[in-house]
Amino acid sequence: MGSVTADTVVSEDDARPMRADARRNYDKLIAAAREVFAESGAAGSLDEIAKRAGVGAGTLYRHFPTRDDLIDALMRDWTDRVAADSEEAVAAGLPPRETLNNWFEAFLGHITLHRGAAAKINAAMDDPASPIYRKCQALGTANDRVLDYVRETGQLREGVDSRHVMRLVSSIATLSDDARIGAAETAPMLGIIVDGILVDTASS
Amino acid sequence: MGSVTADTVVSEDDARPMRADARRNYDKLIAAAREVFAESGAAGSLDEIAKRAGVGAGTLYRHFPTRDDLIDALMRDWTDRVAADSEEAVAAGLPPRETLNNWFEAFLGHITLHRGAAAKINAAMDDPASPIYRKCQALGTANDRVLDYVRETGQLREGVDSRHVMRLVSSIATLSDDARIGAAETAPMLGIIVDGILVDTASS
DNA sequence: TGACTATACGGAGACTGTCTCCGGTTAGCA
DNA sequence: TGCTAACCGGAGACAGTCTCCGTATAGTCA
Repeated sequence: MGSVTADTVVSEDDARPMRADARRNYDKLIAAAREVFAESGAAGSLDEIAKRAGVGAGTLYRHFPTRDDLIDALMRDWTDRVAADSEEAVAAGLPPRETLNNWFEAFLGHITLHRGAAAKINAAMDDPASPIYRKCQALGTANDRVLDYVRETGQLREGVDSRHVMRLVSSIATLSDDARIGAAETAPMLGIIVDGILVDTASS
Repeated sequence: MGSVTADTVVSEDDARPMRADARRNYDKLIAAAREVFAESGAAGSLDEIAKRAGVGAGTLYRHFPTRDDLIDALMRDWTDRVAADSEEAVAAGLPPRETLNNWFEAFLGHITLHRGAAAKINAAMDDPASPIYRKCQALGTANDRVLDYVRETGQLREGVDSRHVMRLVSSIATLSDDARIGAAETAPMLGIIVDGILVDTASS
């Protein structure tokens, strides 16, 4: 894995200034976590991350009380990218079927950050206490945007709920990295969902 | 959980007679595993199972080298029940939509034996080395049966593959027990899949 | 019935991972 | 320069997995 754009991760909303040494360690931990998660998936050893960052385990757990807090920190700019992709899918002005295909493909890409990430995001979707919960809401908003676009074309099937669609695609993502399945297998599955979402007039 | 029909689990294909003490411990382990898995899901502690069965850890690991071997043993009559349900769904002679709804519901029930079982089965689907692999094939056969029935009615959408349908339903099952979602949420998701599978003539 | 041996038993303990606690250190400020 | 709140680190408690090997015994044969 190449250098992963050492973004200095400015604290997001709680603007309490961090002591210099704390910030230094925070950044080292983020970098190490990127490495370890990329290698071993989202279940990688936390102690290993601490070791690789050159800090003690205590330091890691102080900064990130739970594994989800760490993953959350790794996803800083993730919501922006997700939103951008959904806007792009809509702006392209393509027919519903193509739009959905493009969007779902992007969706799959985002949700499979590392091995195990999809399952993590999926689980956080219904757990407001999870640090990742907000990311899921962003994903939901993005998905709504695309489905609203499709609805305007009049080709969205009656009664289709964005939330269920999101869940379906997420669970395909989870399956795909649990079972090491590639796009060759997921594409037809997404196809079934697209057919389940769109009315059949002018089905290609 | 009531007494779970203390089936004496006659060894399946390898008919080598088991020593009496070994059989005794085998049965105790199965019973203990049923208990522990029911309480803690498929990730329950193996040592706890051994302890509860009143045997050493070594005994457990000799009988069941991996966790999957144990789960496999717990699923002895599972394939029969799955096959029976698929035959029933077909024999009822209902319209495709109802048939699929009934079958998928049964499918979901079978695959969620305990918490975590769905994920386990899902993962085994592509791992011929797993002891659970054969069970997955049985599930596939049953699903084929139902889809063939639907195909005969002429309402199966062109290009729909039984395998992908099975994967979709399985991943909904995994999601449903990962995220503690009930039928109220899974039903609409299954609905989307049914719509994606059937052609729209005479859609209800 | 009394050996004999293949088979099975069990639990100590090595190993891995999570997470906490607290004595020691240091950045930032007056 | 000195003070203190904030931070550091790693030993170690805890939990789970899995193996190894000395001990026990079921089943058999004379």
